[in-house]
Amino acid sequence: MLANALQLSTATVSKALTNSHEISEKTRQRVLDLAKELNYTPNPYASGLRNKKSRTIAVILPEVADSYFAQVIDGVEAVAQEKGYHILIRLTHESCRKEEAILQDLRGGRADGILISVSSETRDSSPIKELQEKGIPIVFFDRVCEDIDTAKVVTDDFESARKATEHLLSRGCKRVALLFISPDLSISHQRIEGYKKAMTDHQLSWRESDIIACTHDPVVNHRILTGLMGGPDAPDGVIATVEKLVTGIYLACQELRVRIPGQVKVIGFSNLPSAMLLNPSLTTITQPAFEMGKEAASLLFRELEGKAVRQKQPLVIPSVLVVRGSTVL
Amino acid sequence: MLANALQLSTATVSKALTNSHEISEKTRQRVLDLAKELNYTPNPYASGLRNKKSRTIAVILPEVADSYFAQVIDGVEAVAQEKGYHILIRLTHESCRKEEAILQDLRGGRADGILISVSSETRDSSPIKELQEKGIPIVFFDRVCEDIDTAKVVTDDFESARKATEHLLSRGCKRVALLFISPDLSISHQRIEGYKKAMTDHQLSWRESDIIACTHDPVVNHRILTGLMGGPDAPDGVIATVEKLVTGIYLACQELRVRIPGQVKVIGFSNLPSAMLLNPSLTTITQPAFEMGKEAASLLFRELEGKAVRQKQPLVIPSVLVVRGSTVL
DNA sequence: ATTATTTGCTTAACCGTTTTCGTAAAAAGA
DNA sequence: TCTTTTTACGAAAACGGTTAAGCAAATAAT
Repeated sequence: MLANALQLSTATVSKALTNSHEISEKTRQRVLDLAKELNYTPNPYASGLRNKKSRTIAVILPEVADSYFAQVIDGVEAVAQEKGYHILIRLTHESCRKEEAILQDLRGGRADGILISVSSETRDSSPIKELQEKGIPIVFFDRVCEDIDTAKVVTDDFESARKATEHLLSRGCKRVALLFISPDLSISHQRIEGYKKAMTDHQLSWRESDIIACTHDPVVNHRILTGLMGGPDAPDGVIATVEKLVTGIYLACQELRVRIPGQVKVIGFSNLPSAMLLNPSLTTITQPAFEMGKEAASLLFRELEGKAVRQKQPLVIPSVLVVRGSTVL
Repeated sequence: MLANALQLSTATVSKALTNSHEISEKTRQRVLDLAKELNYTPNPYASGLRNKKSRTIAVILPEVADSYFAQVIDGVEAVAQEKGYHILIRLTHESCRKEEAILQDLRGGRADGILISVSSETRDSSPIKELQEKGIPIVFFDRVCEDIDTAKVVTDDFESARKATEHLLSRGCKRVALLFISPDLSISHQRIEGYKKAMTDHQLSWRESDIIACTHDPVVNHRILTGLMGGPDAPDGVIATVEKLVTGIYLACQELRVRIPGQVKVIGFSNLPSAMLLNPSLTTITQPAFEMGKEAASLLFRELEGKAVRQKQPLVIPSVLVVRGSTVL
């Protein structure tokens, strides 16, 4: 490296590059000049090894080809970049086996901290807990494990679902179906409860059969949804609590020639920028994805910097209901 | 670590974990058992430091909240995961200054190889060249630097644009406008040339003013596009060569009450899953984003594994024209 | 029985930094 | 002038692994 080119010790070079006061201005310049000339960059792993820091955070997500998660990454990156950290993207593809493998890998110290939105299969939170006990800060976002005591960033799932249902009912819907995917996720529970609340508030009884579990497979979903909308007592209102179900319900209606919003009104939990361009434009519950990413990252850095003022409650950032054509005539 | 817990040397432990033949079956089991029990994972940076490998590749992209790039990441991840590599996501936000900073950072050996789609501002390829000269394999995808001799994965931009134009003309369009963003990118040139080819093939002369440079700012684009569609001689066909311009043209038409496809037919280069749900559904040139990511990563690993059979020509994976409602009555 | 080989482990060097400590030379104080 | 302090640097250890080389004991060959 630079050291012997300049007839200096590596110690001196290292100190010169970090602007240590121990080094004379003259040699410091010499080092800096040559460093610039040779385009020298210190090996981050060597330095990381020495001071036990990787300056890297891992972001564990179910998938990336989803506009919610993509926007979250954007938010995380904004903060990480400012802090001089790097982000490692790890995808679980909704598999808890992969998730565990990823967490296991992370035990080695590859990342200083972890942001995670758990897979829909995840029931056992112990692998996460173990990492936490190892001293690695973890922040959950969106899909959290309720039994782990750490920082969390979520949106107001209960209230969003309640508002969505409320909106449909106020628009004249008599029977509202709720589509969801992952029965084990707390966000699903929250949303289901919000739905129930709105229904009972309107003196309407909800049927268990109107709370419909869908899958990650579009083909299966298509069967479920055409069954739902083609049946004799199809709902006149549908809430898709996950983005990927929006496509499904729209296609099913299109196919069955069920008019939106005439015969059925639809609300989607969605961050699609194209929601306003859909046919008809989609009324959405839009999650503050970018902000959630930023806040989650900020909380993580607060812990990494030692100033962890852990509040007991998760940080809740509200979603907004954007009314569009799919719920108004 | 495990070594002194087992009264063994670290060397023995290391070899046991890597299944070296030098270690007896008995002690190997002892090590493996304790490793499992303690959930031991070797520090990747320490080992990386020793064998000068990070088992990490960097993916440099302009942005991530774009369905094309999100799908590319998916493809890259599929390959990287199989090879036991990790992926570092770095966003340039279309700024060449940021891009240079990222490349500079990567000189330190943080990643063994690089996948890059250059920012729209990038004109000077020397920072990339320097990394390459340092021995770090680089693979371009989509937005390439033509003057750098390395593996590249692109789609058939010329042909796609030609086909798109051809399609509009065959549908009766007399005046087709081409919207693009980054004048300096080779993909823009290719697409513009393909457009010109189709026009001259139909004995139509294209006007320079129909090849319209847009920006990254939606507000500015909105002004440009309402100007275009609201003017006295608005085109009867529009090709949006980048996804983010699709929203712009749809909104402009919606606002000006210009009917699609009645008054103007629209084709978008887009990977939006919701293209079929737009109002009207969008005829697209869809890029094989996932495959491009996979192929680019595969090429990179081929180089990393030393079996670099560099073909002179970029790998071209064709896009497909999907005809939908925005170009047919 | 003696030598050669194999087996199974340890010692030590190494990767590229950072950091502590030591120490000359220079500057300051007595 | 002699001691003390400061300045500016180098030597060496450390980070946590990997790997080449060395070495004793067990096994095989002669």
